[in-house]
Amino acid sequence: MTPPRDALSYERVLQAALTLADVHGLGSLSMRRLGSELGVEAMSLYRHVPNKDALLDAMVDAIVQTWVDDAHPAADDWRARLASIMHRAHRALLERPWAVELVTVRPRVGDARLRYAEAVTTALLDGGFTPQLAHHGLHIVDGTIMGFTAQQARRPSAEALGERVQALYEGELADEYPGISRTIREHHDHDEEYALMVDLVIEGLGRLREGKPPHRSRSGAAYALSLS
Amino acid sequence: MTPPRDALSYERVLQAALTLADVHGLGSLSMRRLGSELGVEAMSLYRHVPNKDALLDAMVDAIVQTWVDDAHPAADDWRARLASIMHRAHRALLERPWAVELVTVRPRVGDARLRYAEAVTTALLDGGFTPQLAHHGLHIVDGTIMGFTAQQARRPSAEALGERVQALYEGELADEYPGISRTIREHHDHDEEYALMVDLVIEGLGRLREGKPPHRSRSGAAYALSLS
DNA sequence: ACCTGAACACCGTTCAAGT
DNA sequence: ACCTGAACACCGTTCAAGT
Repeated sequence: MTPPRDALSYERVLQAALTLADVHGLGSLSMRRLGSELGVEAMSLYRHVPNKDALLDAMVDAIVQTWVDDAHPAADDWRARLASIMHRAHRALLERPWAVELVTVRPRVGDARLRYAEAVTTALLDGGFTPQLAHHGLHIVDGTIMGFTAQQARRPSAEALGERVQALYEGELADEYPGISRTIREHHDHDEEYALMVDLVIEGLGRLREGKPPHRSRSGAAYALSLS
Repeated sequence: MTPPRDALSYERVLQAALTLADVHGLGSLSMRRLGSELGVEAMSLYRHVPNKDALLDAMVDAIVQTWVDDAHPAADDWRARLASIMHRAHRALLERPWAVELVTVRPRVGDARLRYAEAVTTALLDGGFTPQLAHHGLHIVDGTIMGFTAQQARRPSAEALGERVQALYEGELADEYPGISRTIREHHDHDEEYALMVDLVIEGLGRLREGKPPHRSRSGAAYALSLS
């Protein structure tokens, strides 16, 4: 069980942290546990990592790395490039559901994350977006990836959702929540639904690019004024 | 400093937890600290709350409550209703940045969250969406709110972002990250940008409703196949 | 010079002992 | 019957004492 203790290194610490999170969840990633997983006392880790926070940041960057690496034909049009990145990110995050929390919440931006932002931004600029719109576009793409994936990753075993949701599935509470009751049993394909969202966003970006801003309903302006 | 210890109740514990998080951040919300804030030993809290997890869930629901309460004219068309909910949620979350983490990550669905989901779903059903599309629509709206707001709430003080981003702002690293360097200084209005995203999503939903699915570029299908 | 045990200041939660 | 101090099994991190 206890692996050889030779050649402890930054890389080995990071890898051990990733697999520990993969196997036992982010909750059981403690410096002490991580140390014992490597056959070492906890404090030895501080030789290779400044502290736990830095380790978590490194884990985030290791995951984001896969969103952008290799095989990005810059010749493709911006739609295909964005779709590729968005689907890669989605897949990578769903494979490591514990990572969603980290990526969503941690503010520190590592190299891989910069490269990801750069890939999205240049795809938009190459596609003829103004710098202004490319900037918005990056945030729109980023928010979409995180928000949608977080939602799908969050959706856990049925029992963790609580009895209320359970009851809804059984068809109870139809009086209190008629809308949800009608829709909750709809077919559920995560990949299909995400693809829908990706295409919706890309089409929206395309319209913005052509100078057709989305119809400003009484949404933004009206509510910004009436609530602030 | 120590408030009167009379009449400790579930409501008082919950309120104290919310203000503690507001004032000192989610990180300093511990049962012990919360107890001392109420002039009580930590274990006394367990009279009113089963455990810390349940308390966090209750905090989430207390926040989501404001997204949907009062003043939702069901007479309005679905676009206005969705825009209203999305902007309320955005505002509520930006006022309590620490809440984003909780709402994004916690899977347990409380009553307020059910009412929010119900409001979104019925707005879509009333607007003529099929149950199938209404279901997708709820997820699209939910993902948009969380993803976009998380991104804006995450963006912290400049120094927390690390020197790399700092350098980018200064115009350095233009060779390595030309795209970001060109766009990073763009004007930044969180409300305006969110309103753009909200309108983009609502317009996209409108097109879905009219049976015009977004143009399936080689995005979803192609990458789903080539990567799995 | 390098490493690490013990220690510090915390956690959430249990439970037996007290009133 | 109710309440709570001490205790348990953990944390991340420091640092002085050891080799």
